[in-house]
Amino acid sequence: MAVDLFLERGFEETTVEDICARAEISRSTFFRYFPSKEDTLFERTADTGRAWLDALVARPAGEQPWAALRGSLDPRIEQLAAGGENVKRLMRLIVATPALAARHREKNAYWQELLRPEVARRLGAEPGDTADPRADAMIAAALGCLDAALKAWASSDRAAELPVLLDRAMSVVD
Amino acid sequence: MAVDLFLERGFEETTVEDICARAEISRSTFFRYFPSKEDTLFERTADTGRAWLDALVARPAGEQPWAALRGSLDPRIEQLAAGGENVKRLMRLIVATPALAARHREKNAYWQELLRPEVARRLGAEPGDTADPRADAMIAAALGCLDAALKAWASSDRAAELPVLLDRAMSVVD
DNA sequence: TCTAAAGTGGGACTCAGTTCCATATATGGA
DNA sequence: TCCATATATGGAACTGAGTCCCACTTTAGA
Repeated sequence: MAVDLFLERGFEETTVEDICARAEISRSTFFRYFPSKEDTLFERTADTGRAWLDALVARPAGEQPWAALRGSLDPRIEQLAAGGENVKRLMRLIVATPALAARHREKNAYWQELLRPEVARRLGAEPGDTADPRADAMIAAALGCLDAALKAWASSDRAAELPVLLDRAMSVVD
Repeated sequence: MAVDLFLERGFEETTVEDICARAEISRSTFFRYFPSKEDTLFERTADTGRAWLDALVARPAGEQPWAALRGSLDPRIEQLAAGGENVKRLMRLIVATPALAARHREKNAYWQELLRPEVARRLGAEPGDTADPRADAMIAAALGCLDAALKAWASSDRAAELPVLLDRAMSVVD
């Protein structure tokens, strides 16, 4: 819906009123459904985050934390890869649009908070120890690798498959 | 100047007009000097990025890329640590304010672009190969570690010193 | 002292997002 | 079937950030 407009004319060039016109709803109704224009593209953030956390919790207890994170990302990148060219187009739009890139990073920050307790546990950190940067660091690193892999995947015609790119990205730092 | 107002009443609660009133300038003049309200706090982004890049370029040629990045961050964390309590307060404001946190991450994204060529070179990547995610991944990981260390440093009264925290953060992933 | 350029301010404008209130449309019970 | 009560929708006015354009003033250089 709104995505089509964004891809046609660009995100900044599309006003909320344009979206409302196409969807045949009022501005009031729009802002009842979406907290902001950006959020039309980031609806499933919470669900996806929870699914990722579930996947991480399900990893073997003895597995190294970094390997567990890598493993927990398999469902996510499969889901993205299944989206094919549509997901790539969306990715490129996000990368090219400052406001959307910002919202994307905010999503990552949210996921970081969500995963922190489980990663901290796997690292053997004191629960609630705000002075221990390790869990945050490891999740942020993993997210950085994921984003780097996604960007390479989306912005290159002849890029490798997503799992290969993610392995390449994550191996550089381990 | 504007920082004081933000620390007093909060960022969202301070309007550009408030800042103009205190600085005794007009809105026009304000927006001639700062592209946005957020940017009153992120003036030296380009300079700091360039200094970081210089520090990285100055690292020994044979050094491992990850170690070179760690070493190149020494001047930066020294500078931040020298700021002491003022920097911590600012850090906490940024972390607690979504719009400022977003601007902070945007700064990181800018630095990532700035460092990419040099890191790619040190990784032996093909110049301009957008399908190689390694440089982006490594820089994003380093920035994630830096932010985790900064957050731990700023938000805990009895936190260790910044270099120790950064080492702890970066070692978790290497 | 004159002149050009740079700095400053005023004011109108667009658009996102908020708030409050009025109206319509379901839904469930008597 | 009818009524009462949510719940969804729309309208309208408002705030605040950011843009644009034009007028005025200050500064600097010849």
